[in-house]
Amino acid sequence: MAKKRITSQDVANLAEVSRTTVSLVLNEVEGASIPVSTREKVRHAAKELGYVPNMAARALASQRAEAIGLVMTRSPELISSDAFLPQILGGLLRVIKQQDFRLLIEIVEEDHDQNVYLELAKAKHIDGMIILTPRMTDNGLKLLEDMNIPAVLLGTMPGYNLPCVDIDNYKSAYTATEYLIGLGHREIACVLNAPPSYITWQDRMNGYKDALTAAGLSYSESLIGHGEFSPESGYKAMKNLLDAGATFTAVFVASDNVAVGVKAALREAGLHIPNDVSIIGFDDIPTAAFSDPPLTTIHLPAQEMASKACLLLLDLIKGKEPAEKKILMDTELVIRKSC
Amino acid sequence: MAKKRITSQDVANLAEVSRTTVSLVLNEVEGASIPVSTREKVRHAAKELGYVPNMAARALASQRAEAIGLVMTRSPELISSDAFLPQILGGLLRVIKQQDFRLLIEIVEEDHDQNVYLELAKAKHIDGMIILTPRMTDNGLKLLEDMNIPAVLLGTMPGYNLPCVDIDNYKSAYTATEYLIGLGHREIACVLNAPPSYITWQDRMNGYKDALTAAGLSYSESLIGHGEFSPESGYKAMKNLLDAGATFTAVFVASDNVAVGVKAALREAGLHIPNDVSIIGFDDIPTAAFSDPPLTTIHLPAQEMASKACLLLLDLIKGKEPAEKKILMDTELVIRKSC
DNA sequence: ACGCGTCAGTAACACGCGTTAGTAAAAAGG
DNA sequence: CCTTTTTACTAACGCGTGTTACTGACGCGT
Repeated sequence: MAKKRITSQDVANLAEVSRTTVSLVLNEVEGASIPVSTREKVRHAAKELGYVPNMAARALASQRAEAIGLVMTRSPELISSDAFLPQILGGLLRVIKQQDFRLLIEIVEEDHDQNVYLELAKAKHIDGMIILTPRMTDNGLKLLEDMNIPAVLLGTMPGYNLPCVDIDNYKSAYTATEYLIGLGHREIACVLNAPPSYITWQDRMNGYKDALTAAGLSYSESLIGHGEFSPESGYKAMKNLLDAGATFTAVFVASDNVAVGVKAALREAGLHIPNDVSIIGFDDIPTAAFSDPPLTTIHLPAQEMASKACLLLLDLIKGKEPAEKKILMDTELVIRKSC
Repeated sequence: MAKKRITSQDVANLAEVSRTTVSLVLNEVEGASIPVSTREKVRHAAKELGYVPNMAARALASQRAEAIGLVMTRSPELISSDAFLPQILGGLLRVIKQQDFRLLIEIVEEDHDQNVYLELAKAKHIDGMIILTPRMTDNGLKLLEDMNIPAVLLGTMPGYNLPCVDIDNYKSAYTATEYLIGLGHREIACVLNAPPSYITWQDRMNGYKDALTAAGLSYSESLIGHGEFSPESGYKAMKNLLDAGATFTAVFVASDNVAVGVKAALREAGLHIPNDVSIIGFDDIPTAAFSDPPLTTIHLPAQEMASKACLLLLDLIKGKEPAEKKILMDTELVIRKSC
């Protein structure tokens, strides 16, 4: 069987028109006066031949790829155990599919070159990008801002003017800690969600700290555990705290996924939740409500955030200035049974 | 600021060579005799200008996109709550990054046109694709096989000759059920992982059924619950079973993610795990080991499967016939505390 | 001196599409 | 009847790269 690639020229030949006409019809170009009869002829020919435009050629000619990139600032290993990610993906895909775009996954690890972000844009594989949970060290983002390249942060980067969709991490962490204090807890530990280079780290940390201070409680390094996205890291962090003899009656974990491991470590130490130790999470991942006990946590509208970021990016790509370039979404304290 | 796109012509000019030479040097083409001095000149010029090749143009000229697609046979909504997915993603990304490829996420929902798969290939956005958990209804895959388009199934499609990476779903489900029987259980319920159109559905179902029969136990429709990927669906399925008055002392859940919901429903009904009801899962998602009680389950090497599928696909794309076109990986019964 | 092979490099085409400028015919306007 | 506008369509260029076929120049052996 002759493996023939069908081009728009083939469609043009079959429909007995020029290639230009084919392009005009199939792309439904405004302001092109082409009678219905011709349109039908072209469409019919295209269908008959099973014509599918070559996206590479189209991208080259039109200077847009009809694709966006999701830039993840993590190693593949850490991605594997991130239960938060699917929500972001789902939110993006919903919009992307509807707008007939494509989604590319890009990875930028900690030790990256300053120019990776810019190179991503120059390669023209994508028209714009969404950057998930940026780090302090991602100063290559400055270039994106300077060059006016369509990019939206899912998170914040202090001192940058890039469009972004985020929540108030500080306030949410504050609220969570305050809630524990309100329940009468005086010794409250904290397990962080990510390494310190991630922006969310310090915001959530400070929220925790300031809530303590505001209530007249003292902050102590010895009550801080350091998680890194995965349940496993939470397990280790809590185990370290317990082994070091830390005493507390409640713990704020800045990520539900990490909290899964924290809970396991507590149980393993014979501590009952919430009788011995109360625990509050962050993110409200899909399994949080079904865990034992159901996890009290800060609900974060992950899917909507992703969708909004995507819509914002698409506006940027299409050149229309969006209504708001910085979207701050509300979080909600969801009280379940873990406190 | 003049927004100038840097092309290989600019590099050629600066290095005082032809564009062809630039291409030969930068792509490190074998068999091109170019002295080191010239190579240096070109590389230096490229770096100085910050040249990044335009992938669209490259794809058009070379006929390959250096990208593969991950085709997901689910709606964005279901993707949002799939805790299994990140492992696949991580496994793929590891290989893809290392080989300097790109990953595209594609969605093909249930009611798709017969030609979507073929069109995905024709659009030339990707060089090949990995199809995650195919359905019986995906007969468009036949076209891929006929057209000899690089594609690898992550799962199996009976009657197809497409390359694939899978586990023995039947045997694994059989083993899981057998294990429960071995513990003395005589009334064993089952909650499925996906709608019946998915291939894994029947394999796991049959494994469960046959293990019962082999032990002289009777199979009953009234002990079957129907989950659909999410914890929520598991919760509902189990609730339905309980509401219908089903009696059992153990349950085989064909997906850990679904099992999360199943466990919640059991707890809510006042049933203790494992004292009142034993539960065994499938997949061994990252949180399984940390749940309460730690979930006994069938471990499935998700990351490795994804990596292997990816390597297999890359071989196919590069034209080398791979050693084995059908890879069957081993699963393992991981005994924890839920039985 | 002559033929021959290797070396270093280039001109020119192809990839498949979007798009602008332009044209011939038909319709409208006077 | 002549001019202007509109309609329907096309020729031709450009997007930025990969790749093939080709050309001098140079060294080598005879």
